[in-house]
Amino acid sequence: MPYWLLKTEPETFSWQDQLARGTNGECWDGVRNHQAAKHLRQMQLGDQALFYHTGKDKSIQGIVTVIKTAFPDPSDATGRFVAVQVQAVKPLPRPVTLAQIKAETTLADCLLVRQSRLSVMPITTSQWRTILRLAA
DNA sequence: GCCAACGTTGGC
DNA sequence: GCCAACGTTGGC
Repeated sequence: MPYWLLKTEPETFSWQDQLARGTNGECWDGVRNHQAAKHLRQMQLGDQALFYHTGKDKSIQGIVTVIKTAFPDPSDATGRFVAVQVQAVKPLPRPVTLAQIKAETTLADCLLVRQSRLSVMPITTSQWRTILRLAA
């Protein structure tokens, strides 16, 4: 089962907002980058993703799961980009900061570090485990 | 507030 | 098809 990481500006849509959506989940739209869109298309039902706050927080807050696979992004008039639907699974016991991730040598290859502008990215199983360990 | 990285646009 | 100019993202 593949793992992912989704970025969001907490001022726009935060982990608290995602939690408040409950089992309705949230439509993850507005992605306008082809590489990120490619990842959205690869997501399967039940895949899990880390929920990352950019900006002041710069930390992973929780875990979400894909409840609807890629469909045309309702906010995209051109019809070229896609969205998915995600639902909160649980908060991390402790948020994992970008500084922690950068300090972890085994996470040096993580796309969060390597390609800071990418907003939707895959996470390897070992990276996933490492991050959850940091959150414990 | 600055800047590096990167995507997009438009002239040639 | 190349590349300079410009806009955006996101960390510092």
